[in-house]
Amino acid sequence: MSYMRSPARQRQILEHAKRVFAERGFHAASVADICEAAGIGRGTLYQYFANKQAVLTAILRQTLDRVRALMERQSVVGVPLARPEDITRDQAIAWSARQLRAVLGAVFEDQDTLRILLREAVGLDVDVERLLGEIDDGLIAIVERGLGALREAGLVRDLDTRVAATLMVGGIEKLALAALRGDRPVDLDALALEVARLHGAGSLSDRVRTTRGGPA
Amino acid sequence: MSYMRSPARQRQILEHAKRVFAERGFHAASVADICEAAGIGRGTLYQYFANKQAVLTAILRQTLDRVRALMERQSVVGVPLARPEDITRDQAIAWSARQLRAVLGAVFEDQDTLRILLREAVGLDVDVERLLGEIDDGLIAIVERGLGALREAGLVRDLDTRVAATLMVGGIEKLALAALRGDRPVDLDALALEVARLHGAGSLSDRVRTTRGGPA
Amino acid sequence: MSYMRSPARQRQILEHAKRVFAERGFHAASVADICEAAGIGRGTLYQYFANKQAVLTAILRQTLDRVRALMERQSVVGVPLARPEDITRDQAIAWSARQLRAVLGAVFEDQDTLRILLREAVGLDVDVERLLGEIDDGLIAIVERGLGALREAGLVRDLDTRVAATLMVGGIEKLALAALRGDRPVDLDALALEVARLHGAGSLSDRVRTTRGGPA
Amino acid sequence: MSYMRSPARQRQILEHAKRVFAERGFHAASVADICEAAGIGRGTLYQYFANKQAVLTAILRQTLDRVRALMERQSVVGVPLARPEDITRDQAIAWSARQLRAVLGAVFEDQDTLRILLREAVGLDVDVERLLGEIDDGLIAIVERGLGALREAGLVRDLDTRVAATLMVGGIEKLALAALRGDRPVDLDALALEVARLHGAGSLSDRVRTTRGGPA
DNA sequence: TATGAATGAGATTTCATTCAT
DNA sequence: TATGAATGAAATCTCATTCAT
Repeated sequence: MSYMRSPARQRQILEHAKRVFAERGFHAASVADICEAAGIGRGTLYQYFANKQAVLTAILRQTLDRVRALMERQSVVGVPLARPEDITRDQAIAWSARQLRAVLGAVFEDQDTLRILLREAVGLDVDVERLLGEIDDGLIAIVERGLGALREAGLVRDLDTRVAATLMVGGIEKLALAALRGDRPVDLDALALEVARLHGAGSLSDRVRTTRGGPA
Repeated sequence: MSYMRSPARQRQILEHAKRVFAERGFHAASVADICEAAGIGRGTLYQYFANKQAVLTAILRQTLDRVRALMERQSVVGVPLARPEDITRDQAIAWSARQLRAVLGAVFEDQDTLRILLREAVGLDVDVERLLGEIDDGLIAIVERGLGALREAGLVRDLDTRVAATLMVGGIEKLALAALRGDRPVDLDALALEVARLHGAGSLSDRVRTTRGGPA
Repeated sequence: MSYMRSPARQRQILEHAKRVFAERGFHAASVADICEAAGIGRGTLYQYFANKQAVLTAILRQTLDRVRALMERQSVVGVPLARPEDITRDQAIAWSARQLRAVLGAVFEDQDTLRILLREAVGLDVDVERLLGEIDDGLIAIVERGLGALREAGLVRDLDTRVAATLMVGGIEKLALAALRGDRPVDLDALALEVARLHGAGSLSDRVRTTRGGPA
Repeated sequence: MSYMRSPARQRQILEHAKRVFAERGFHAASVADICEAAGIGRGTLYQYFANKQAVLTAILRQTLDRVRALMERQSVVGVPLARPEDITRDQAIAWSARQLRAVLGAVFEDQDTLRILLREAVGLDVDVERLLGEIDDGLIAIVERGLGALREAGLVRDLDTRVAATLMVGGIEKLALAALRGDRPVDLDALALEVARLHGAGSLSDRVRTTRGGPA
């Protein structure tokens, strides 16, 4: 037996539970697994969490908190101030990538969280789904706000920022998922840059005429 | 109760199971639920499927088959033959959207399949994951091939088609998921067009200089 | 494994559960104990009863049904029709004892039921308490009605029949309980006669004057 | 938290435990409930009692002690000394009621004790049962002794005093229980009088002939 | 072939009790 | 002495799967 202050023990349990959930998935992971991993008795977990799902919920809430915190901070983050004409595509894309990178870092703090968010917590129940939805909403809102700022600065054309942001976040997650499937660690920097470039510049060749009748 | 030739009954069970899985999720749905929905005894299901998971697997395999079939057909689908200079952005985007739409139709045949693929089957176990992975791979491969063809035709610039395709598919799914969360039916046509436009044209304003030193 | 028609199996489980509850008490008896006694798997019990308490409830309801049935039958049972002056105390007491005996037989069908009603089911929870209360009420109502009939016939003096009946039932149960404590089987015939005699004739000596000033 | 001399604290715990047991019942009441009510830590209870049941046992023992004490005192309590012929029924009944009242007061000191004795402690385990049995025996013995004295004085006819006493105590308890079920507070004075009257005078009408052939 | 009664492994959860502080 | 964090035995209950009919 080892005595521990309440908050520390709670954190300890969460840390181990995160790993176990990521490895085995929510259903396959038993409370016994978590407790064994944490080196505590089975009853101890129930002093800190009402039930198994509450543990998962707490993990997700941590992530949601990080997202919310980022939303606060982001509001003060500046946007390139130069006139559009003085900024190159690459510069705009780099700025966008840096922003995306910050978002990704906040959410997918570690590979375990990544796995849980994208795989193990999906389709569980309404409470969990609501949390996942809120996290997604937060993520998308941050990206959307970034796009909005760029649009205001004239760097981004007139488009539905909500849809565009959703598209970016979804794309990122799919790339991350593909990486997880291959059991490769996920390189968030590369991911962010890739996405920023594709979404920024588009995929069409410059040779394609923007409008009927004239060259691009 | 009612006698039915084997393959027909199997299909019947799958149809009902699909609905039940979509409504309740894999874990929450019990074998009893499925059998009741299909109007058969509990033991009967086991005449056609080894176990509960095999039912899900069969559903996913159906989808995978549709994807594979699409890959076959797609190989003969033509690409705009005109020179890039003779094609407008909008035309290219429309063509891309049509292609995406075909892909979406094949996979997300109905809302139930959509729900199962995106939510209820995620994170279950290695077998299921492998299937989901193969479906994703198929989808991405189709989109990628489309991009490749466009690139060959000079309509799309030089880019990592695999990554771009993954990004598109992921984005689409996220949009679909968002719609599912809101319990709205998903409009695949609108989705396809939106994605094609954003990915084709990019989000940057035309005023942003393509390269340092010269106007766009 | 042995297959059995639903109602038969239900009865079988109840029979064994009754014995186990009587022997060990509700809390000390585990579902496993009951199932082992009945020679069935643990899950089987839950096909017939929602939970452990429902088993007890069913046992009590059986008893309540017997009491209710007795109430129906009793309504047609006759009362000695002779004028009070033509009936001896002993005759009235004997009639009363026969009536009590019928009541006791209905409720305390067997020693197990007796034990459960008086000891193992007391103080469990509101549902169970309500049932016990209803059984008690039924018992008392029957005895009360008997007293009422005797009073109408002029054989019993004017008194609060409800209180008197409660007193009789309580007294009987205490005697039965005392017998149970001594692990003696309970002789319901002797009990009934004893109670009828004491309650009928009272305990005071005939030498005590009925009213101040005159001889008894 | 607060330091207290051992016996005082023990009494304090018992007082709160009594209330908690009466309210929730022995099983439903947790050690945590008791400790919270008593305003002490969970471990502290175990400094004074070996385990949860020992707390209940102590409560019952207190009651048993009161019963035993009453038995001592009662031995010197006098019986009406006048000749039977000089005493009216009502006087004898009043004396009997006073005696019963004293007994009831001793045992059912308060509503909590009443509840515990009649409901929450029944059917728990052999130790507790033995105590309940001893309390009952004590109660019955006191009443029995009273009856014996009255019989010696010629006020009560020749009867099995043990059975008669058991009957009275049982009847009283059932009346009390009925009152508890209705959540009415129990009026011990009324109870005692009712029982003394019914048991003293009997329920048969005076018009019923005591013996065949002659008037009562 | 179809059925659904029977099964039991295994999961979650409670709570009286212990013991480090 | 007082505390309350830690414990783990043991209980209930679920449900996918089997198999007698």
